[in-house]
Amino acid sequence: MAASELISARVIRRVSFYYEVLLKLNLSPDTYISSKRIEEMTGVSCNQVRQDFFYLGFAIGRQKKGYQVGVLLAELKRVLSVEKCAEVVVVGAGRLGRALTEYPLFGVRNIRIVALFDNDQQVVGQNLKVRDEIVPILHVDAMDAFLRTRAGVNIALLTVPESQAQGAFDNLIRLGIKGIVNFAPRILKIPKGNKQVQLINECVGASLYKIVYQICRNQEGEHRDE
Amino acid sequence: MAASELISARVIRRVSFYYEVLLKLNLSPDTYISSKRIEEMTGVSCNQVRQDFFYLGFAIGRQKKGYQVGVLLAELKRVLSVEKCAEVVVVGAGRLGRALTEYPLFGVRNIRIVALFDNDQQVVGQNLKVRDEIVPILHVDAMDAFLRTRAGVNIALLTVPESQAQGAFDNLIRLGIKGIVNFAPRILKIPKGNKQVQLINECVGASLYKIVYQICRNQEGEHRDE
DNA sequence: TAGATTGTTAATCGATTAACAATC
DNA sequence: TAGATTGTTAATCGATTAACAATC
Repeated sequence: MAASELISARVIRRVSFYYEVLLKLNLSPDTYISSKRIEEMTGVSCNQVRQDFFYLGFAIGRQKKGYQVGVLLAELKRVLSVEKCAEVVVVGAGRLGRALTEYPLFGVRNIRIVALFDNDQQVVGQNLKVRDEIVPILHVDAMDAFLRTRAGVNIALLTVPESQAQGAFDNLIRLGIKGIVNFAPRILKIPKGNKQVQLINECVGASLYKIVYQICRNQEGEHRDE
Repeated sequence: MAASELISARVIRRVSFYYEVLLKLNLSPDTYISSKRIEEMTGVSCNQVRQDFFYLGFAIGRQKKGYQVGVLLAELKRVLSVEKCAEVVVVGAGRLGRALTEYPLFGVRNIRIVALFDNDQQVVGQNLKVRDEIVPILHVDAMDAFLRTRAGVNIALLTVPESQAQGAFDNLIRLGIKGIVNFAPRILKIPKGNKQVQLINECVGASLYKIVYQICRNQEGEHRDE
């Protein structure tokens, strides 16, 4: 894999799986784990696992034994750039915003929520406690100043109500945020010509829609496996 | 498309996009909308849009005009099975569980959260108000009885802390739930041989991981478009 | 008419699966 | 050795994109 090549979202997601499952297993770094065993743990086929490792240029396996846990974790870590802490802000301190702030796997991945922003005076000034750190809820008007003192922060999670989504989004772009994950129930679009900003419209309900669809269909037609 | 054939998750997701965007536009049912215009609204290419409609057997377009909004909405609705209300329970009445309960697009899709369950006596007995409906928080021990009186409920959202995920999951399977979306930060697996239950392990952080990865990479290497 | 837009097919692209020689 | 498991290539599968005749 060329160094400058972007890994696809699919691969990233599987690598996350491997990494988190492996961490959770908490095996001694000098034990070995086979692709078959990784399949059992993650549900990703052993062929896919080996293909991924090959594609990522790992070449750290040993026939008959598998992959040394410590070495494998280091490689996965490198791919995910976990060593470097990624600092992120949350815009919208409602239930979803707070839930995300507390999401435990962000810690594992060295992602740190450094502040929440809201325009509701009722919540501004509160603090959230996340893994021994205090995360403040600030007023949106203070975001400009905040970001200027924290040049490393260039990613935002957007969790405002639908009615405020567009405005908050425009504001984030204006402030120079580079990456936005939009959890608001509205599809946002980057203004044409702007190549600086990355946007993902997250669909909280996508999985549920899929399940609902499958269950409904199965009830109508005859039952079939798989 | 054969009636018994399952539509892929990709298609379902795009169809959701079309449906929600179209609803939001709130056009008169007898106006027409072109695939090109749908591309502008959703970001899905007009080729993809037409391909989807073709695959789904719509055949409702008219050259030079496009698709009649009322007819198109009806077709999308049919595909998504939105006419029939899907009743769902939420297990875990924390921030994420409550945020999902209030998620506005579930209403659009005719998905109804009928109850939350928790084992914390502090929250049991509370009610959430969602779009004029009262949604109760009940004790997990009451779930068995609740589900027996509500045969139509066979889907659950799992939003408990990691430590309780496996237990709550096993319980849901025991109670005969057919579809589970797991938001807990642990990968769950359906016991081998069980073909009745559908499970999706939702990864709340997936999009953020992707953004973090892309932004980091872009900072390291030279800047490239796309 | 001329231009726009559909339905549909074919080409391309990318991702997954299968296979197997190498070898510990 | 024999069995297990890797790295790697080739085959398959599915999804997206491109193209274009049909036609309103």
